[in-house]
Amino acid sequence: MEKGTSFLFSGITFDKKKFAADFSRFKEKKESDDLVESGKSEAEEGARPVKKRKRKATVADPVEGFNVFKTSKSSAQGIQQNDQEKSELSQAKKELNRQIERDALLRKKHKIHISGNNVPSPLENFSELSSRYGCESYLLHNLAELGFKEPTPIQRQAIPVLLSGRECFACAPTGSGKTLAFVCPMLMKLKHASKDGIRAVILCPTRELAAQTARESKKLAKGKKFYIKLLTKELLRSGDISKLPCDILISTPLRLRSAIRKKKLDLSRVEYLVLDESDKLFELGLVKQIDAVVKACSNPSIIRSLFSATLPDFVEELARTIMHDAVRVIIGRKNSASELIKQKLVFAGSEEGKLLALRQSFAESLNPPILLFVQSKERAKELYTELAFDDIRVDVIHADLSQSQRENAVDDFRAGKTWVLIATDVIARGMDFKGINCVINYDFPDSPAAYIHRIGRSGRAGRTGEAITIYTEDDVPFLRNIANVMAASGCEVPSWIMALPKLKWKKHRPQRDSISTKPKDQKE
DNA sequence: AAAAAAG
Repeated sequence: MEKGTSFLFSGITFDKKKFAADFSRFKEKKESDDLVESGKSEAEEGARPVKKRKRKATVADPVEGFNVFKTSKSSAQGIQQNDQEKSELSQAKKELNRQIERDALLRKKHKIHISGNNVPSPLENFSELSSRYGCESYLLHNLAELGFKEPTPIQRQAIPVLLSGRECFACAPTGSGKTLAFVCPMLMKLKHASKDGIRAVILCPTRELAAQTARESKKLAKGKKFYIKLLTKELLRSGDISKLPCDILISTPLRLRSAIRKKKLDLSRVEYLVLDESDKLFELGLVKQIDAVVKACSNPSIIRSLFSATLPDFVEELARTIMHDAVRVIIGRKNSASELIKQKLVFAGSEEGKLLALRQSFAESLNPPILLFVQSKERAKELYTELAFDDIRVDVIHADLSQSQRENAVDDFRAGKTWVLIATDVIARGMDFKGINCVINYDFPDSPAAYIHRIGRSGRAGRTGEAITIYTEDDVPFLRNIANVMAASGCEVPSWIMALPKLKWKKHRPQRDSISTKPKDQKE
């Protein structure tokens, strides 16, 4: 949390300095205002005097909010001067309220929960992109071509929010189309390629996810000459990349920060910054890197957005301090698993028991592709050597492998060459493998969030999936947390598990015996 | 407490 605070304060310091002039001007203006916010927030508002701040104000009185929060152009009209204007205003109020009702209905239907000032209406369909926002035909064509027929709930709400130039934090289930929800408005807002430098940045926690996001973005931009670049080692080596045309840059945080430090690129013109898997990016160790990137994106009118399937409160709190008048979009229940996944718990007494159970279940029925998660790189290697002798096409991926080995592992799994992919949490988030039939948690996940992301590799884009979580005696204290997630997404959980005492956090993860069929002489 | 993230 201390690291988080540093992020928070550095962001604020930056804002205050940068917008000192605006800040003092704005401060005078709202001397008599009813604001009860801290100085930090004032600094932010100073940066954007046209935008309103208090969320609750709109919730309580949307119509008043509408007028007050309008942009500077219309703020003069907001002042009631004569009767005619008053009646026009009441007409507008009525129409606005009707619209608000329609929006509420659509949101209810798709389990879209929002908070924030003056949130734009959700999309009824993709063609509204052109009627409401003048979307170009290439994009609509690509959407159709790629098989996107109906917008998913997160797309319905997050796309209009971002198109309205609003910042956004979004929480929607795994496999529900978050990437499209931020790439689509990004392409629309950027309009066309330019050589003015980097205009949009997408940060992802792993290289695999960054590569996937780059590929998806390119598919969506097909037919339009956007420069979409993945920040790779090769690209960094290729000399002066600051002059390379780049509309959208996709990177992992550390690599981007090191490029910034070496003055290899300039982020001062970045208009859009997306933090994908934001809760992961806000984790200790990564948050400092994010901080550096956020600071380097010094364009005052930048639009930042956060996306994830899990959004802990502390991340929201942290995010709120750096975001301006952000809209919060939650689909379904916050921090919940996809309801398309059939989740099961399997008890295996010991490490040997696990391996035995796995072999037996593979012998009974093998329904690839299967993704198998273990706790550590070491255990991934062990299990791989153990299974490599079996008659199964098995592969392994973890961060100790070379980049090309990692790429091959992903590609082979995508191509169906690998039946069972053994993995650490390196591919637990965001990775979109088409039609994974089964996710096996060979080792118990670290946290409910890790669980949600791991099993979320299956059950994507409306397909169903299966998730099996193996547990041992050592895992029992943490079983309740996972069982809660299961129960919340409609899976059956034995009552004895639900009766287990609640556990707030783990102090120690279980020390596991090494994976082996051989009699364990190394034990004790 | 591990994994990931630079070279």
